[in-house]
Amino acid sequence: MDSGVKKPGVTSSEVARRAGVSQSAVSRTFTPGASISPKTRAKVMTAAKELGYRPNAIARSLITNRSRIIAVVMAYLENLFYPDVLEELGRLLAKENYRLLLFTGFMDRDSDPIFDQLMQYRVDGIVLASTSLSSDLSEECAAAGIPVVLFNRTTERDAVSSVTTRNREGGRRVAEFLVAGGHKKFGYISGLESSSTNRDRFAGYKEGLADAGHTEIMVEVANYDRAEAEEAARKMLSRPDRPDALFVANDHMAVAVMDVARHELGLSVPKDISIVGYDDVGAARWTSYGITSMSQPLKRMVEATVSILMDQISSGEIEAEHRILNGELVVRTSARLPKTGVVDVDGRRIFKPAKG
Amino acid sequence: MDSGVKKPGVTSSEVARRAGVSQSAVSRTFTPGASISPKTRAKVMTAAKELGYRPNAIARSLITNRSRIIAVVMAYLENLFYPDVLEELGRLLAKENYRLLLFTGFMDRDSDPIFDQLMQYRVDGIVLASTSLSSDLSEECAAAGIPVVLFNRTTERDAVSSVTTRNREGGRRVAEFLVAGGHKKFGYISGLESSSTNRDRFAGYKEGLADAGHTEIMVEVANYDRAEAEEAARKMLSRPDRPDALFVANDHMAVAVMDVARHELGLSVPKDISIVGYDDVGAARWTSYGITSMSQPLKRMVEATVSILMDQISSGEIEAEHRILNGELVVRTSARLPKTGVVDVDGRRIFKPAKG
DNA sequence: CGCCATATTGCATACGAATGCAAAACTGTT
DNA sequence: AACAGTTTTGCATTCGTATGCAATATGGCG
Repeated sequence: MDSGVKKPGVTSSEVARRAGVSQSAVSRTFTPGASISPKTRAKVMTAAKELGYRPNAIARSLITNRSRIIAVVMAYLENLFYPDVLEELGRLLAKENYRLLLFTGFMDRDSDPIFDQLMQYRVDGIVLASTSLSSDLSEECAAAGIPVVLFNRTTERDAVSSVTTRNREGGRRVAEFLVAGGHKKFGYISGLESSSTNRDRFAGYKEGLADAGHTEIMVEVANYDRAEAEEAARKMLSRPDRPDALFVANDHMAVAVMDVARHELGLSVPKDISIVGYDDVGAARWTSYGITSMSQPLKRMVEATVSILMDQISSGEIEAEHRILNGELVVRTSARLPKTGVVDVDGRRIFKPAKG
Repeated sequence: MDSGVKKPGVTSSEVARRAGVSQSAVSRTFTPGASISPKTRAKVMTAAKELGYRPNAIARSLITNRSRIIAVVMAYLENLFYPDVLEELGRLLAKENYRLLLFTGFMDRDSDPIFDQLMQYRVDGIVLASTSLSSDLSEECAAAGIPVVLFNRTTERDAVSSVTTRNREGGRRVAEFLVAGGHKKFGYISGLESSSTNRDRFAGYKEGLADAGHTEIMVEVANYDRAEAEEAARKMLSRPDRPDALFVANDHMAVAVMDVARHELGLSVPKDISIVGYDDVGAARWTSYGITSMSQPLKRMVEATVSILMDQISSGEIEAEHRILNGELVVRTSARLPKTGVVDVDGRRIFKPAKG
């Protein structure tokens, strides 16, 4: 069966010689849909197996001008939302027979090296899932004619595709929920202020509160970072006039905030303060936290991302497409319950305010 | 400066024509250490910038027979240890001018497709950081002449390199700690039984307990999975003769166990039960959990991994190398403290039993 | 200024697979 | 059996870059 040691450098020509056919025949054997008779194919397959041959993807890329590689740029894996995304992306891309080239780590304004790499490897597509990324990069890539999808973020000029959820509506929903819970003083712990996601969530929150007549919001900025979130929580929650309702821009920070509230400041959640997060991810779901959170439909987001990429790659058309999905406010224990509006939907508790 | 739109297909020949030199000159300009005069280099650089040229890594790979790509195989990103590893790996590899091709998701016995991909892309090296991976894959890769490093795991036949920590000693240390804390009944929540890491930790634990005269250990298997860990905890901790000291094979599970113990079973940690984990990672450090845990020196582990790979790649020698690093028992609040042996080392509390 | 040693340069070819094209091998029909 | 129509095959070329080798330019020194 398997011949044990495999020499690394088996080429199609060697297989061809062994099978007594031309190199073209070998190539066609491994090219789906190519014109090849079953008989030759069988001969080639046998020879290939004996030699342990696998087509060289590099050489193939050179001539087809397709690398079958998708680059994924992701800055901050500490927030479990992103590893989850990564795993799902990997799965779907593999299904489409694409590989995933990962770029991670800090890439401040000096994003050019990354751009260089992307270009050098002639990746077929790019997923930018890094909220803290200069928006230049995306435009540069798009300008270079490579399909790009912004994941969980957009830019003003919508020249490049994106997949997001209705962050503005999400923020508003959170506001409605907290207002319905009878809270009086509202706070917000902000993510990166330059990120569209954060801006939208905050805008919606503000609108929702304003609609209910609340115009004052206590704000601290924590840039999606755990340590900064702790600091922000300390600052905001140790004030005598601290809020009794706090919206934190994502669950990753919300968890940190909750730790500080409970264990450093001795506050009871949700008795002394209600906390609502965003993403519905990771620790937020654990019983220790049970964070009430706007969900983002991760799987569908990734699905949309891959589908946009595949469309653009196969069509060659790079027309910006924006998929905007819906989330739900998943109700757990970190926030006081409103009298009405909380319903059970297949085992989960959701906040659905009555319309009008 | 930058010319706006960049055509994707700028080749070295085009640059050469524009600069009035040969294609070789262009190539040499972008090959560090190649023989090229400053004058020509300058001309080439100018032309290259004007055209937005970047060397085609694919074509380069074809001829140099080096892809400058390292494949990383990682099954389970939910355990934050691995995203952390991934991020650090990405950073170090980038520093060495290597790219990271990520393979993720379940890959049971049918690991061949992955192997195929690895071979097809002619990756220069492989990191296997998946505890749940058939050990065949590693040997196959090694047999194919590609440097492989097993991360946080080994195989019996040590034909392939590995980076681990002293899991056996770690398990033993945990035992000593719990014994010193005066516990009487011991439990173990196991990871994947086929993983070397789990076997070693358990073996050390057993030895350490045996040395103190404790030979009975209650065991449940949870395969490093959060849900299974919860189930295991329910089972073990609801028994009337439940242990008062519990070693959980990693922090990812320990956190789950703690949630169940506290919130489902109403146990107080560490009053009713002491819990010790492994990895010193993620939620284990948060105040809500404060899990006492054997640390794994992630950065140094990744460093060692990259260094082994680089050595083997540059030397062409693939001699298996095993780097085994030390961890420490980081003391927090999830386990009863022993009377002696806990010391403060730059801000952290460590358990260091007196020798002899 | 002439000569030799050294530094640069260009030419030609190689890497491994895909593919247009024409030749060759089949197929079925009369 | 001869023919047209259809598959299948092999040839030759191509992708974009690196590199050995020979040719050329440069520099130093007497």
